[in-house]
Amino acid sequence: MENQKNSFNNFFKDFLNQEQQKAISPKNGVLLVHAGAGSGKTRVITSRIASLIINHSVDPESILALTFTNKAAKEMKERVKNFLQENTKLPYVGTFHSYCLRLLKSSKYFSKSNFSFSLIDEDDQNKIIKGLIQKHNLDKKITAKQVLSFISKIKNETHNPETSSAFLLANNIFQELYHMYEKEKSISNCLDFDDLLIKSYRLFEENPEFKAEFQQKIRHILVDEYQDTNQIQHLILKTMCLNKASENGDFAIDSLCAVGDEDQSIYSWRGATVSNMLNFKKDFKNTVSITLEQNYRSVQPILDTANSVIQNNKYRNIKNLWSDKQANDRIRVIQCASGYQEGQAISLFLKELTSITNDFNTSNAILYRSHFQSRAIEEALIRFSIPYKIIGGIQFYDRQEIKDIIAYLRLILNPFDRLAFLRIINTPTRGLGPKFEEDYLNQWDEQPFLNFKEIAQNFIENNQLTKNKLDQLKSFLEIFNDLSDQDKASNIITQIISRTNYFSYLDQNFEKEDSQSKKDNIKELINSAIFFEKNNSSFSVKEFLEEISLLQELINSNNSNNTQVYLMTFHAAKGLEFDNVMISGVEEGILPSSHSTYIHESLEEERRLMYVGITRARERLLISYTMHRTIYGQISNQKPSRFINELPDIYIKKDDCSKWPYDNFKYYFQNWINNKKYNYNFDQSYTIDSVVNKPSTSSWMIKQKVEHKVFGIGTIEKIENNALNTYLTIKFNNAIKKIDAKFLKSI
DNA sequence: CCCTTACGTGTTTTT
DNA sequence: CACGTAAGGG
Repeated sequence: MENQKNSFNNFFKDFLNQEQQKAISPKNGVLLVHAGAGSGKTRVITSRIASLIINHSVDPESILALTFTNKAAKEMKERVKNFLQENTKLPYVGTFHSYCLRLLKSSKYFSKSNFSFSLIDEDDQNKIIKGLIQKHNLDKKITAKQVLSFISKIKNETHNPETSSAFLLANNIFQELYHMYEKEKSISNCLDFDDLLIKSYRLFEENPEFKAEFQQKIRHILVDEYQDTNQIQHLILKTMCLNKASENGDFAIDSLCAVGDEDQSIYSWRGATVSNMLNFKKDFKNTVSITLEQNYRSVQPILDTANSVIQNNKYRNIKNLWSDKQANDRIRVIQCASGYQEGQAISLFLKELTSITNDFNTSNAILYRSHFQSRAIEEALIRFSIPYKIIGGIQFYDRQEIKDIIAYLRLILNPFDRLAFLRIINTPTRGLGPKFEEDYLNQWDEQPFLNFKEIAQNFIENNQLTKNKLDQLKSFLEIFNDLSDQDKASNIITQIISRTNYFSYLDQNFEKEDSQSKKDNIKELINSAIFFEKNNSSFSVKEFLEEISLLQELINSNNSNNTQVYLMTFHAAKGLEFDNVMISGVEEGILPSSHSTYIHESLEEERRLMYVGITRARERLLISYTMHRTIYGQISNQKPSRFINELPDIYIKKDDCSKWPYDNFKYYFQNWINNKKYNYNFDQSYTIDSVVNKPSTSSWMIKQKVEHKVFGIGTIEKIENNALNTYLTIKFNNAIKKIDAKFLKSI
C-alpha cells in the first residue's frame, strides 16, 4: 500500500503539470476542467480516481466515472486499472447510458413487471414508426426519418418531452405519432436509448429514498467529454449531486469533476449542448475552473495548423494550445485525381513509412467524414497488401444474423416484445408471412396484456389456421420450450441455432461466402458469451443481453497485432491519438458535409471535426482531397474544402499529385519522411520548396552554363529543390526564367 | 406466399 | 451504387 502510494506520488510530481495537479489533488469540491486537445484530459480523470483511492483512502465503489462513448469508457477503465494494485476494487466506469440501464434494471423503484424490458435501437424505432405511418395511411405526408428525429429532439430537450417547446410547436401528426410510438413501446415493454436517461432522471426526482441511497453510496463523480452531454445528462448530473436539482440546491456529495473542450464538441446533432459547460458554474456553486493548454501530444506545426483552422469559429472560448515539441515540415496537403488515387497515395505513404523508419510500431490512422469514403481507400490498401482495420462502419450488433439471434433472446426475457417477435416469426422462413403477421398483430392489439405465447395459443385453439400454418406456429413455439432466462446465453444460442436450423437457412438464402461469414459472426457471438461466462458463473442470458445491448462492437474481438493502419470517422477518432494521421476527402460537400454548408452553427461543427482530426496526430499529418469522386455511383466534380484555405498560409500551396506515377509518390514521401532529420532547424520555413536535402540526382551548380530547346543558352542563377523536382533560375540573353531542370541540358 | 424485376430514392456522424 | 418498396408471375 505504501509502495503504491509512493509510486503514485512520484508519478504525480514528475508527470503532471501544475494545472493538472489542481484538478487532481483536492478530495472535495466541484471542478470544471477546460482541457484542450491532447492536454492530458484522460490522464487527469484517471489520476484523480487513483489519487482519491490511494491518497484519500476513498472506497473505489463510491466513485462513479461517466463517459460518452464505450470506447472512452474502455480506455479509462484500463488506465485506472493500471494505476491500482491487482486486487483493488474498481470504481464504476461507463457511459451515461450504461449506468442508467444498470440503475433501472436493478432498481426496485422502477421495474414493475416480472419480465425485464428490452432495449430497442434505431432500427427498431424505425420499424415501429414505419408501422404506425402505414397503419394510419400517413405515407404521403411524413417520413419515418422525420418523425424519428423529432422524437429524439424532444427527448433530448427535457425530461418531460410533451412539455418541450419543440413538441408544443409541432404539427399534430408529429404529436400523435409520438404518443402512438410511446404506447407501442410500453405495450412491448421496451425502452429506447433516450428513455434510459429520462426514466433515470425521474427515478431520482420521484423517489427521495432512491436518491438518498444513491448519494449515500456514490460520493465522487467524474465526467469526461462534458461538451458532448445533452440536457438530460446535465440534469441527471445535477440530480445526482445536488440536494434539490430543480433549485440548484446544495452540493450533496463530496466531489464532482467534469472535463471537456468546447472545440471538440461534435455531437450536437444528438442533442449535445456546449451550454452545459457554460452553465456549469451557474448550476454548481463554488465551481473551481481549470484550463489546460499545454499539449503533450503533437508537434508544434500540427498545433499551429489546428489553431489556424479553429480560430475561424465564432462561438468558442479562446484557448491557446502549445507544445514544446518543435519540428519542421510535418504537414503535407495533396490534391488527388479520385478517391481511389487518394487511397493509392495514402498506401504509398504508408509503404514508405514502414520501409524507411523500419518501425512497425508507429500508429497510423486514416480519417474520413463518413463511412462510404472508406471503400476506395480500402481497395487501394488491399492492392498494396497493407493490413488495416476499420473501426465502426457496419457494427457487429447491427448485422442481421446477430439481430435475429438476439431477437430470440429478447423474446425469452421479454415475451411482450413485439418487435423481437415480428423480426423472427418468419425468420427462418416458415410460411408465416406478412398476412399472418397482420392478423397476429390485430389480435395482439386487442389483448396487449397477453404475451406472444398466449396469443399464439389463442390462434391454435380458435382453429382459424390452415394445417400448414398451424404446424408451423406450433413448431415455432416449441423452439422456446424449456429455455429460461436463467440459462447461459451460450447454451441458449446454440439451442436456437439447432432448433431453427438457422445455419441451413443461411446456406439456402445467401451466397456461400456471405453465409459462411454470417455463421462465423454467430460463432463470435457465442464466443463472447462464453468469455463472460468464464469470469462469472452466474452469468445468465439476462446479464448477457444487458451487457451487450448498448454496445456496437464485440467485446473480446481478437486484436490482430499486425494492423498497420486504422480507418475511422472523425467521430470515432475522438479521444484517440496516432503518430501519423491521414485526413482524407477534405472537399466541399464532404467536409463540410453538404448538409451543413448553409447553416452557420453546423458549419462550425464541421470545422470542429477538422480540428479533432488534426489534433489526433502526434508527428505527421497528410491532408488530401480529390478532384473527382464517385458519389452514389455518379462521378462528381469536387472542390477543395474551404477548410483547406484556413490552413496556415505555408500549407495552402498544395501538391497536385493527380497525374503522378507511382515513382513520384515514392520520392515525394521518401523525401518528406527523411526530412525528419532536419526538423530542428527552426529558422527554416515549412514550405517544401525550401527543403534542405537535395535529391541526389541533382548536380547543378551556380554559374554553370545550360541549354534550353527554346530559349537557347544561359547561366544558372539560383537552384531550388522541392521533394520531386529541381528548379533552376536561368539568365538567358534577354530574359531570366525559372525552369524545371529536366528541360535543361548542361553544356 | 415467395421470388423476380423494375423503379425510385436518398446517403453524416453514435448511445 | 445499393438499398427498400411496389408490382407481377409462379
